[in-house]
Amino acid sequence: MKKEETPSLFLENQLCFPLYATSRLITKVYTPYLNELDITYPQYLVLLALWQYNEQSVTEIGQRLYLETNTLTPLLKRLEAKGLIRRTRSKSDERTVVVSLTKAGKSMKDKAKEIPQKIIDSFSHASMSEEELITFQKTLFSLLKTL
Amino acid sequence: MKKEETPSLFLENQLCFPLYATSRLITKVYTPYLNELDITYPQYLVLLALWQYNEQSVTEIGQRLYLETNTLTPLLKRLEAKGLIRRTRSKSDERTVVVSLTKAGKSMKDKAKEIPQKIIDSFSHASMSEEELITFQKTLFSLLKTL
DNA sequence: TATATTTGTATCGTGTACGATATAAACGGA
DNA sequence: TCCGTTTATATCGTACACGATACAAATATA
Repeated sequence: MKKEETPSLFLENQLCFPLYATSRLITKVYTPYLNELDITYPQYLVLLALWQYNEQSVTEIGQRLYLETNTLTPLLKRLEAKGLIRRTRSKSDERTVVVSLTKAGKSMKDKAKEIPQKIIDSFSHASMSEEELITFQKTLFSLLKTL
Repeated sequence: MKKEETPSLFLENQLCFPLYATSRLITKVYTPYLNELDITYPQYLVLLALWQYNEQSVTEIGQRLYLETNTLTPLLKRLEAKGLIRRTRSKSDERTVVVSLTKAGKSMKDKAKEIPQKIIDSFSHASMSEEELITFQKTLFSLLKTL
């Protein structure tokens, strides 16, 4: 009696599993650097959006990062509690909350700008060429657009 | 006065951000199919490991999926509550909890094996060739190994 | 064979994710 | 202008992730 096999369900044939695991492991690579700034990984992403595009609404941040407001609201409150951002109701539209950087939030950018190179360096130890990383990044962005 | 720019911190130049977002969005592609089985995405991954390798300890599952026991313990208890798995202390080593599939857990495999093709189909609508997906998957696994 | 160390799970606290729902402000006709 | 609909946030409940810690069983070592 042949043993039943279902290759389509093997872990090494999945797309979901390596994507999920890689995402979590890369987050761990960032963690020590983010700990120095006393922020989390999703908080770092929100700050990236604010450093790049300046003040914007909760929904705009959500559209850039593909996050819902029910995730962002508590996250933004924590960033506000840390003194890195301000949340103010728009005068022209009372429904909208405008998120802007405080002086502390702006100055954190100087410390943060060292991080990307540190991440790339940590990959160079890992037999992963920069070119390979860029191809990979492009595939990710094209996937993102089609999703 | 030139406006200050820091391209290294632009969202479109990050690796972390598209990886993180793609991972979450792909999870959402799976969700409707997993809802039919009344399981979550991480629960599905645990079942994949069990369908492929049969009974194994909590730590073994964690090593395959890159998850810690503090994540797995409550997740496994939920799978046990659904009647899909059993958790039994090993007789030879009382510290070890052996996880095995119940009849219901085994039979769910038949329903689940349709899922991978459904996922691939949903990508074919998205201008993403199967070949492109395979290259992407290979990069993910090589990243996983080096991390 | 006592004792120190390691190993396998589990518990706790904090911070996301996200579906479902709530709520108030803004808007769009009839 | 009144009212139904849409929009922008926020709240709630459930389920991960994960660092720190706890704890008992197993193992190593003096």
